Amino acid sequence: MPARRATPSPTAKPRARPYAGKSREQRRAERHEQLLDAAKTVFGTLGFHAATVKGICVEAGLTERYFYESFRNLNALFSAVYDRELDALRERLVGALMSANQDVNVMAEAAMRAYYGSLKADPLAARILIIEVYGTTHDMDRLYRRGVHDFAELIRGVITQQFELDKDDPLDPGLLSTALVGAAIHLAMRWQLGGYQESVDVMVRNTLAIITALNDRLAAGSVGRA
Amino acid sequence: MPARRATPSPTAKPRARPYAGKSREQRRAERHEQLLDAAKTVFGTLGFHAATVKGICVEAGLTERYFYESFRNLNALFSAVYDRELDALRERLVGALMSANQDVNVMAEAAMRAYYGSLKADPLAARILIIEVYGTTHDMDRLYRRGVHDFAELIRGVITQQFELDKDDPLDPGLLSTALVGAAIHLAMRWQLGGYQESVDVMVRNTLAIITALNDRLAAGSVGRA
DNA sequence: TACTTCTGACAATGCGGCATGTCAATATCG
DNA sequence: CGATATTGACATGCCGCATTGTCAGAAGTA
Repeated sequence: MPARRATPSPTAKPRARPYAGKSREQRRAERHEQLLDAAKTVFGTLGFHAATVKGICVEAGLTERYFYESFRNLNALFSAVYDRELDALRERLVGALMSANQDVNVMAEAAMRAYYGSLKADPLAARILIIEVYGTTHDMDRLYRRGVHDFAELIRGVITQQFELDKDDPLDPGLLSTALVGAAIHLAMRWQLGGYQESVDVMVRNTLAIITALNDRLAAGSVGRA
Repeated sequence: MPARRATPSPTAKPRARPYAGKSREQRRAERHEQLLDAAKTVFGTLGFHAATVKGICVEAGLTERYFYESFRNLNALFSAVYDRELDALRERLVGALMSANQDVNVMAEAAMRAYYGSLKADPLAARILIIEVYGTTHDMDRLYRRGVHDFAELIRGVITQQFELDKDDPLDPGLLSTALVGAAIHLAMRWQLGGYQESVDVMVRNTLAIITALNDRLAAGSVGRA
């Protein structure tokens, strides 16, 4: 067996060097971000089904090898983009909740205004969060839990805290919150499919009509029973 | 140019003959049905993404050629199955509405009971109607309109008829009905993903809580304004 | 029985896209 | 300057599936 010139050991990794003034991790992280941004553009315009690895790489100005450096496949990339956009949306919602006072209906209005406002301000993210999620393969279970369930849990906390329901009460805060989230999501879906015709105000008020109606009924039931 | 033996004219179609005691159209229609049934099974169990033309043909006990005799591609087949199941569901809903009295809340309860009852009784159809629709490619627009919008219009009719809203009322019956449909759909989605843990009764009551709460508020607003 | 339609099993082809590999050009370090 | 890491452009292999085609045998007609 002849001595190898350039590879002293088969398991030896090449020593990382800076390039363009940036460390290896820095460059890697930047490419990662580039891919996320490009994916947001492609998923948000063409949609998930029409997206290809190559197309996203072209959009990112990178070659395919760097795709597989950061993600296993398109599904993984979509999940990453989805998570990022969802986190951004949640932060806005929570921020709005923080700046509202303790009244439930006022908090609801602030949250809904942040919700619809964010979606209209960032249609790419909106399409990803509301439309394209459903098109992905069987990770839907996971995405559904992360996307919907979390928000529903948030609402459920408010409901159980505000209105004390009997143990044998047929009303289940978990179901009610899921229903409200579903209502808001479907309204947003219709909104986006229609090209955001209605104003944010109209969307907020109609959504609030349902939320506050339920709140009032729960309050009445709680008081009546107490 | 030599005379052709078996083909007197290039455009002449072979004369249709009965086979197995059935006419051509009969056989064709039966194969069509077989494919629809097989597709329901496959879409309802494996899901749309995992479905293949071959797989459905095997399930139907037919070969691929008969697939293309009836449908252009998988999307077309899915649309057909979806339409069939949606029609069945709508018939049940309308039937329930017919047998209920004129009170809005009573009608709503009858409709919701038919809705959840049908879904639980036919999980294959339920998965197709509620889960898999979203996975299909860009026909979603069309399916969404047909599936959701129609039901929403039904509700909208009731709302506008029962409660006369001002022209400058911020509440839009179209949006409200969409929200209610969205709530019911998302509840069903959660229900099916969780394996139908909750009873039909629980699902109905919680959905009704929201519907009747909104009804009461609309009634109060209408009366207060009149 | 002679002939034709109809049917089922299976082959052949083609396409699109994922995933990996090659290689020359460039940047960085000693 | 020489050696090596890094990058970009492009090639290659491969797989799954849709779609069309072939062909022998069964079923019907005259």
